[in-house]
Amino acid sequence: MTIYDSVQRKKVEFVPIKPDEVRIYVCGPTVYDHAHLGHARSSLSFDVLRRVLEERGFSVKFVKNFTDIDDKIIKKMSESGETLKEITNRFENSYLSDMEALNVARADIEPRATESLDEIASFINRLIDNGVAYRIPSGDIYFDTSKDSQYLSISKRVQNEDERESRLDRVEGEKRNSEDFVLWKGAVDGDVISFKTEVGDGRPGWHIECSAMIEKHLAYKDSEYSIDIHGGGADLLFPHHENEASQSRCATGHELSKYWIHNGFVKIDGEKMSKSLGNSFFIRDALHHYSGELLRFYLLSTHYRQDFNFSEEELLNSKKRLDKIYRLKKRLYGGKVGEVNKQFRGTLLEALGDDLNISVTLSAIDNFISEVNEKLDSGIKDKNLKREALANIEFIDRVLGVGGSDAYQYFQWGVSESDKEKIRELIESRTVAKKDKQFDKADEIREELLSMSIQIMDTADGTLWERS
RNA sequence: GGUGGCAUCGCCAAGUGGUAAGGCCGUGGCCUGCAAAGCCAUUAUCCCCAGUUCAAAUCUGGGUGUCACCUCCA
Repeated sequence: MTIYDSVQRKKVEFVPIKPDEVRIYVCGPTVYDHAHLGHARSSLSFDVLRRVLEERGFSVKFVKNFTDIDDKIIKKMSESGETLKEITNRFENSYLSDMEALNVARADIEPRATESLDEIASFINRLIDNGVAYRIPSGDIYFDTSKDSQYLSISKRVQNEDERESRLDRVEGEKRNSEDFVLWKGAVDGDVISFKTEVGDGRPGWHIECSAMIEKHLAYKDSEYSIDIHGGGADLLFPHHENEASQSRCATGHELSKYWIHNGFVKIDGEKMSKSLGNSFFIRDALHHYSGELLRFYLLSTHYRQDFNFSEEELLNSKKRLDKIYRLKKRLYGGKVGEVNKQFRGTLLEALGDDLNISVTLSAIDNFISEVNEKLDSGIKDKNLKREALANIEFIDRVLGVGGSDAYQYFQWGVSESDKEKIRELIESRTVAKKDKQFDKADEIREELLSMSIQIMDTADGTLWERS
C-alpha cells in the first residue's frame, strides 16, 4: 500500500521496518479542555489507517499519549483551584468518552507525561551528556539546535537571516540560538506544580515527552528507525515534530520515524478552527445534534490530508449517503451473514491502501448499494445475494467503523420513547384509514408525522418510519 | 517576507499522459391510492496564458486567486 509521507512530501510505498508489524505513535490531546472537531478528525484519520493496516494483515501496535503537563493546564489550575490531576482526569475522561461515541478504538498504550518523568529526565541527561543540551542560570535546560546538522530536515524549513534576527529580538536572551527550545523548565518560586527528578525540580517542556515515551513504549532499538509511523495534525510538523525528531536523533542515534503522516485541518466558514479565532467546536456539542456515527462518517468523508470545511449542509449530505447503507441493511434485516464479496473487499482495500483514498472507497460503496438494491427490486430469489450483502456491510464497518448499528435504531436516533409511542399510534391509525380508503385522513396523519420530522414509507412489510 | 498546499459540473469530490468516478441538488420515467424509499435516464473538457508530446485536467514555465505553517494548537 502507499501512504503520503510528509517528510518526503510524496506518496510512497509503505514497507514496515519489520514484516507484518506496524508501530504507530500519534500525538494525542493536551488535556486542558474538551476535545474539538480537529481532535476528532485526527483521531478518526489514524483510526481508519489502523483498521486498514490490520485488515491488510499487519499486527499494529498503536500508542497515543495524553499531554498532562502544560502551561494551559497550569493556568487552569490557578483559575479554578483544582489540582492538576483533577483537571487532567476530567478532560481525559471527556476525551475518551467523545472518542467512544465516535467509535475510535482505544490505543494499545496511552502514556502520560506525569507517568514518564523518570524517562524524560534521563532522556534530557543523555542530551546533556552528548553535548546537545545546556542549562542556563535560571535552571531551564535548552536543546541546542545548532548541534544537530539534521535539524529542519523534517519540516524542510529554511532559516533566513531576517527571520533569525527578528526572532532573536523577541527572545529573552539566554538561549544560544533563536530556534533552541526548552527541554526542562526549572522550578521557580510561585510555581503551582513542580516535579522532582534527576535533572532537578521543575517540569518538562512540550516536545520532550513524546521522544521519551516513544523510546519507552514503542521504539525498536535495533533498527535505523525507531518506529514506523508518527502522526498528528499538520500544525505539529513544525516545531513539534521537528524538535521531537531532533531530540531523538541526538539521544538515540536513530531516526525517530520511518514515515510521517499529518492530517489536515478542520475549518469553519473557510477559516482554520482555532481557539484564538474563537470558532472552535467541541465534539460533545456536536454530539447533542448528531449521532457519533454520523459525525464519524461525515468527518471521514473528506480525504484526511485535505482541509475539512465543516458545514451543516455537507453534514446532511453525508447523512443521506449513510442513510443509504442503513436502508439497504433494513431490506436485508434478519438474514444470515455470509461471506464478504472478494471483489468488493479488494476494491475497498485497494482504494484505502492508496493513501486512504476515501472518495474512491465511498464511490465503491455507493455502487455496491445500488447493485444490491437493483437486484432486490428485480425480485430475483437469491439467498446468497442477501448474505453476501450483509457481509459486505460488516466489512464496511470493519474498515470504516460505520454501518455496524442496528438499522432501525439508526433511523430512530434522537427520538424520545414517548415520541416513538406516539409515532406508532399515528401509523396504526393511518394504516386503518388506508384500509378504509380514507386517503385524506391518511395523508393528514402523514403530514402530522412529517411535522415531527418523521418520514414514513409504506413497504410490503408494513409502514416504516425514519427520523429525517 | 519565507515555505508549503489547493484551484475539476449549482454544491461536495475522485482522477498524476490516452479523449472526465461517486454523492447532494435539479429534471424526466418506473413503482405507489398519493407519497417516501428504491431503480432507470439525464447535466462538465477540468482558473488563465505559453510550452513539451502523436496525445495533458494530469508534465514544464509564467500569471491570478485562495488557504495554511513560520507563535500555543489536531
